Amino acid sequence: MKEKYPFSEIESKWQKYWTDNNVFNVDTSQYRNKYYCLTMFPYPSGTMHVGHGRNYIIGDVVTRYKNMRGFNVLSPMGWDAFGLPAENAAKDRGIHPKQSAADNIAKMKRQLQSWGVGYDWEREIATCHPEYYRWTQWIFLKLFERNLAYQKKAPVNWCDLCTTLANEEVLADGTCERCGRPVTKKNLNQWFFRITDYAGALLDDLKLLSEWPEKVRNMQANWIGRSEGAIINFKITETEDPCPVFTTRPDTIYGVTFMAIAPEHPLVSTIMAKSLNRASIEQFVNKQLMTSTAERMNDATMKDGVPTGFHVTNPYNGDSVPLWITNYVLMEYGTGAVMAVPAHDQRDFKFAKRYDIPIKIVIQNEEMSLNAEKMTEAYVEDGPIVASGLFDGRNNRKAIHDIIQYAKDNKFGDFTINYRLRDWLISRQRYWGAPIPIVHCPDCGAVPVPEDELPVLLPDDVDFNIEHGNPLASHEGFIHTKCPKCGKDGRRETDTIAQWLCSCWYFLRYVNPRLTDKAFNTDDVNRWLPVDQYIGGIEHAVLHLLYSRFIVKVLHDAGYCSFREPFKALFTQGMICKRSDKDGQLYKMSKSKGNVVSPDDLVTNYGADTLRLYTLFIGPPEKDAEWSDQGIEGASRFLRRLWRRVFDNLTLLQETEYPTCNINEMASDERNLYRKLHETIRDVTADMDGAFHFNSAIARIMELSNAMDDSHTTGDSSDLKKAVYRAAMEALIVLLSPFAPHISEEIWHEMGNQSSILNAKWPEVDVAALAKDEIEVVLQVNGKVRGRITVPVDIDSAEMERLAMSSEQISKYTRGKTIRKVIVIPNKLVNIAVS
RNA sequence: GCCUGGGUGGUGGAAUGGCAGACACAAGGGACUUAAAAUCCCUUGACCGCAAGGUCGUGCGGGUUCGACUCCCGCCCCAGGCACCA
Repeated sequence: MKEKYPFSEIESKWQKYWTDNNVFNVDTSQYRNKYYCLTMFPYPSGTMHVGHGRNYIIGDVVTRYKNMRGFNVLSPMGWDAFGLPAENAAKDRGIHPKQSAADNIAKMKRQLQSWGVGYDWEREIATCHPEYYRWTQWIFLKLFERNLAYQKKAPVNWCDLCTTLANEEVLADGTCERCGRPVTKKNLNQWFFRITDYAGALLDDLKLLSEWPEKVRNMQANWIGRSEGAIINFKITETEDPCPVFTTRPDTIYGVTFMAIAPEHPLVSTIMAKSLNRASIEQFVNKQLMTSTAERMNDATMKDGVPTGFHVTNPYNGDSVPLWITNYVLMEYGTGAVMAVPAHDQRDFKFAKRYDIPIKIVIQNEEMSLNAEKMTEAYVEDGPIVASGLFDGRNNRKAIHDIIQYAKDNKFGDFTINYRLRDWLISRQRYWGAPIPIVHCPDCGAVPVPEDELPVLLPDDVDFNIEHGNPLASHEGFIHTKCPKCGKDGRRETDTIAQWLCSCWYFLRYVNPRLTDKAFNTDDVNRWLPVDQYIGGIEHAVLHLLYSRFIVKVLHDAGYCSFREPFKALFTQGMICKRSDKDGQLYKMSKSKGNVVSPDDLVTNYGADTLRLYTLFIGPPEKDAEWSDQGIEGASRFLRRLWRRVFDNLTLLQETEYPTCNINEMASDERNLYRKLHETIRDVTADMDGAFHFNSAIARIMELSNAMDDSHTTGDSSDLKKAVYRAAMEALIVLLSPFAPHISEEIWHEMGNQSSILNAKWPEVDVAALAKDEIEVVLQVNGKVRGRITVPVDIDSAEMERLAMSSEQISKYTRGKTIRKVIVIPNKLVNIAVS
C-alpha cells in the first residue's frame, strides 16, 4: 500500500476488474429477486459536464447498493442517438450523422467508464441502429393498426431550423425549446398519434404512481388538463347549422349575450359565403390565420373580433345572440366556439366592453347588489342564480348538474369531459430519424410497410447541403417504391419519426437487446418490468415520461405486455448550477452560459471517487445545487484522510481478529465507538432505502470516521478495542463503497478480503449496540433548556421528575416560583412549567 | 390568475413535535516547516458581558402545545409548471 492516495492507479485497476469480471452483467432468465435500475439514457452530444454526471452517479449508487443487498440488478445503458444536432453538424461540417453519433458515443462511453459507473455493456443499444429502429417502426405500425396513428393536414408549430415541433416542444414564450427561434404556424400534412384517446387513462393511472414525485404527477395532470362540463348545442339562427360549445359554466347559460368562434372554425367559410359583411370578415380571418400562435396569444390580450351578421339561438331560452369571429378563441380546444357570458367571464367582459355588447347578470352576489351598468369587471364568484327561468334562486354551483341534465333531457346537450392534451405530432421533416414505415399509393392511400420488410432503412448517401427541408425528400432511390398492397408505383413517406418515440420503449428493449425477430419478449418484460427505479432529470417530467406511459398503455392494450405503467418509482435529480464569471448570477450549467465544469479534469486531478463523493455530498439529490470549486477539496481531503488512516493502521487492521464484538465486555471507550458504528449503519441504510439523501448518508460516514480518530486506537490498544476499530473500518468501507467504489475496493482488499466489495454483505445493525443503559436527558424550565442529567435508561417518570426537581441546575429557576405542571418524556426530557 | 415546491449561520446544508445549525466549505488564530504546499489543533449564528452567564434567533404576523424550523390560520418573497383552455 502506498503512503499517498494513488487514485488514478487504483481507479483504472478496479474499473478493469469490474469489466473483466462482468460484475454488472446480468442473466435476465434469472429474474428472482430482480431489480431494474434505469438511468435515462443520454443524447450523445459528445461531452458531459458534472451536471450530467450527477444523474449517472446517483443511478450507480442505487445499482451498487441493491447489488449488495442481494438483488439481481439490471443496470443497462444506451444512446438516444437520433436527433437534430447530428444533422446540423452534417450540414455545417460535412460529418455524416452516422459517423458523429458513433464518435460521440465512444467519447461519452469513455467518460461514463472513467466515473466508475457500472452497467451491463452487453446490453448497450443506440436508437439510430437499424436493429433498433426497425422496432421503433414496428411500434409505429402497431399504433397504425389500432387506428392510433393518423395523418391530417393541420396548422403545425414550425421552427425554421428544427422544422415541425410538438406542442410540448414549444415554450410558453412561443420559441423553440431546442434552438430558441420563434415558432410560426404552417399548414402541413402530418402524422399524429391519438394520445388524446388515452387522456383519461394517463390521468387516472397517475394515482398508481405513488413512488413518483408529487411534482411530476402534478405537472402531468396539469398538462393533460381535465375539465368537467357540458356540451351545449347552439344553432345558427339563420341557417340552422349546429354550433356546439363546450362550457364548464352552464350555470351562466342564461347570461349568454354573444357567441365567439375561432378564425379556423369550420362555420367560418359558410358564413363568409353568405354574409353581407364578407370583406371585413375575410380580412380579419386572413390576418389571424397568418399570425403565429405565439403572436396571436400575445395580441389577444387586446381582444379583437368581427361581427358576422349571423346569430345563434340559445336552446335554453330561445334567445338569438350575435355571432362573432374572435382572436381569443382557440380552435384546438373544445369545439372552437365559446358561449360568451360577459357578466361572469373576464375575457368575454373585456370583449363586450370593447364592442358594446350587452352584459346580462345571471348570478348575483350576497347583497344582490350587482348592476350591469356599473360593473368594471366580470363577477366570477358564486351566488344565487337570477334571470334564468326555472333555475332562479338556486345556488349556481349546486344547480350545474341539473342545468346540464335539463339539456340532456331536452336533447340539446350533455355532460362531457374535455382535455387540454392534444394529439401527439410525430412527423419530422428531417433525415436523422427512423423513417415512418408508410408507402403512399395513388390507389390504396397510406399503406403500412409489412412487418417483415422492416426496417425501412435510412439511405446513407444523402445530400445535406440542400437549402431547406428534408434531405430524404429529394433522395430518388429512397422515394420510389412499389405499393405493398397493389404493387403499383408508390412513394415512400419521407417524414421521419420524432426522436421521442425511440425513447418511449428502450426500457423494454434492454431486457432482450439482441432479439432479431421481436422488439422484446413478452414473458421477459413482464418479469423485469416495470422498472423498479427510474432516474433522470425533471426536464422530462412531461414529454418523455408521458409519451412512454402512453406507448406502454398501447402495448398493454395490444396484448404485448401485462403492465400498464413502465416506471414504478421515479427519482428526478436537481440541476447543477454554477455562478457565471461574467455576471455573478447563478445559472444551470450549460455550454452556452460558459459555466461548465469538466468532470474529465476533476477525474485527472482528484480522481473519480472524489468527483462522485462531492457530487453526492453537494446537497439533497432532488434539489438544484450550486457547484463549488472549493467543495471538491473537502471531498478529496476526506478520502485522502481515510487512505492515510488505513495506511497508518494497516498492520492493526490486517492482523486484528474480531470474531465476536460483545458489547457487554466493552469498556465505555470502545463501546461508544461500537455504538456510533451501529448508529451509522442504521442511519446510512435508512437514507439508502428512503429518499436517497446520500448527502446525509455521507455526513454520517464522516462522523463515524471522526469518531474512529477520536478513539485513538493504536497497535498498543487492547485487543477488544482493536477489534472494534477494525469492525468499524470494515463497515465504514462497505457503507462508503456505493459512493466511492474504487478506494473502497482497494482498502477492502488491503484489509484481507478476496472478492469484490460488491459481494460483501451490507452491514447489519446490532440492536444491542444501540441500547444504552444510561441516557442524558434534557431539563427544561418553561421550554428553555436549563440543564441536563444522566439517568439510567427506562427509569420511571416519577423518578425522573424527582431527579429533575432536585437538580441544582433546575432549582435555581424554580425557587420561589409556583410549579404549574411537569412534563416527563421518558428517556428524553423533563419540562417544568413555572409561573 | 390557478397548481406545485421552497425560504434555517458568511456558504452548501442537517434536524418532521423534544438540546436549532450535524457534516462540510469559507474565514480567523495557532503548531510543524528555512519557506511554501500538504497535514494537524483551536475559534467561528447575532447581541450584551472582563467573566460567570444572559438575551435574541429557522421569511413576516397570529394560533395550537408544557414545548413549534416542524402542526394550524393569514400574509410576503423566490423557483418551477399551467394559462384568453371557455
